[in-house]
Amino acid sequence: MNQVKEFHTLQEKVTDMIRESIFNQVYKPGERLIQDELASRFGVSRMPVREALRCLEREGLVAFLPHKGAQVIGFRREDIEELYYLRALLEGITVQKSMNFLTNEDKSGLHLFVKKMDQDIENNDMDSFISHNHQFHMLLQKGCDWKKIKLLTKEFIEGYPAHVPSLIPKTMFVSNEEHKQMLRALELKDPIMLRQLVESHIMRAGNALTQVIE
Amino acid sequence: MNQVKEFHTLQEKVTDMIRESIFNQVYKPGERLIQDELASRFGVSRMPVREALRCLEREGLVAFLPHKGAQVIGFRREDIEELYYLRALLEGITVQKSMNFLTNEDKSGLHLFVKKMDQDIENNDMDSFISHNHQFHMLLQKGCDWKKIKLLTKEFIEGYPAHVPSLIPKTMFVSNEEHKQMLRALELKDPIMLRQLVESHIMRAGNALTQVIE
DNA sequence: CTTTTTTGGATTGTATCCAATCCTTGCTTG
DNA sequence: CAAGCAAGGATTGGATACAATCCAAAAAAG
Repeated sequence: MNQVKEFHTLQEKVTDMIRESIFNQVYKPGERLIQDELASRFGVSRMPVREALRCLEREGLVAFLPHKGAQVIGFRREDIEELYYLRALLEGITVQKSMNFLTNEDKSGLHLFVKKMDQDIENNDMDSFISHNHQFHMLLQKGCDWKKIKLLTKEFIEGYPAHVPSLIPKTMFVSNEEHKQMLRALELKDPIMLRQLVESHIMRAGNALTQVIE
Repeated sequence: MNQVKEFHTLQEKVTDMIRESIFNQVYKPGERLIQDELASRFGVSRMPVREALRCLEREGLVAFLPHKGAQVIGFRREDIEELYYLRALLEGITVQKSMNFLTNEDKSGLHLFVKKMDQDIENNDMDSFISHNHQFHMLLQKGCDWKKIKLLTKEFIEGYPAHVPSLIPKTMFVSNEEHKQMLRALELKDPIMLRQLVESHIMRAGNALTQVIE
């Protein structure tokens, strides 16, 4: 089903594992990440761990203090609000620019992902839904030729909030109905409408999340 | 004059030196960065070099390919357009949110920087102008409590385009006049006006740059 | 008893060494 | 002569070893 992730270097694998550990609250915000501990936990030396931490620093998940190492960044309520606002803004722009350059193949791919997400909802398979949701959003912005903004939205899509475990089934359903509206905007060839749909889609998800967080 | 930069780790020093080398076209876009070469050039081992390259990857200056190392990223004309558009958008939002939380001390600091830039123009001291310009823009968004967006705009402000050597004296003058308008918006306590000024300020700079680049 | 100093352990930062990978060049073979 | 294959060098990725730094707790001084 989900293709097994293929890593080219150990460092990428370690990056993924640490990221997952942070998402799963194994390491809590504010906690110091001891390189030796991580290294022995994952059965590698400290070197790939260090580079992995640098990558996570770039993703905004940890912070480096000189001679004190890496610390897990904490997320407050307003941080979530900020992230979703920014994501809505940037992803909106991206899909608007992307739309007219999507091939028929891309479009059928989008339909396919929506269908798969419907199945995920039936099976109540959250992990699969999250994965398909990512792929849907990534594909939707494929046609945009601006590199930096795509990198940023990718960061947002794959970043922290998407993994919090409070994405209840109801949210999944609403979410996918909105995806279907986007497909309609796609057929109507209306980039402005698509942009607005994406923006409100993300803002709604953000608001739902902040409400659950309390 | 310019306070000497204080580095806590070798890696930070190396990061700075490589970044400078890229800005000064010692390493040109597309060129591969050989770790051994960099290490011996700067008189350190490969280890801090590797971490430095990771930091530069985060800044978007180089790209890593597995088992092929780091490559200098090239900038096309439309990349510059994208960067300035995004910077205008994000920095506009940031200063709008920041304005009402600036202290009197901050404000006098802003006036001071504008004065210093006037002097820089007289002395035709481009490097000093660039530095003061950075400090002005950073201070102007100090009051904003959104972390991620501030990190992004900081990246944009200190990133590639600001260092291209084509910032002609005339541009410096226009630029600082616009800074003075921003100070006026500050006195009028008009965040919307400030935001629009910042947006058009950055877009103008971007357009000037792309025109010179041909 | 409080404050300062020192000292040792824990942890990060850097160097050196070894292994894995890739790319080029030259050889072999059809 | 061309195409494919193999071997070697170049370069990156990872492991181990050592040095620098920080922090806290214990010892010494007031």
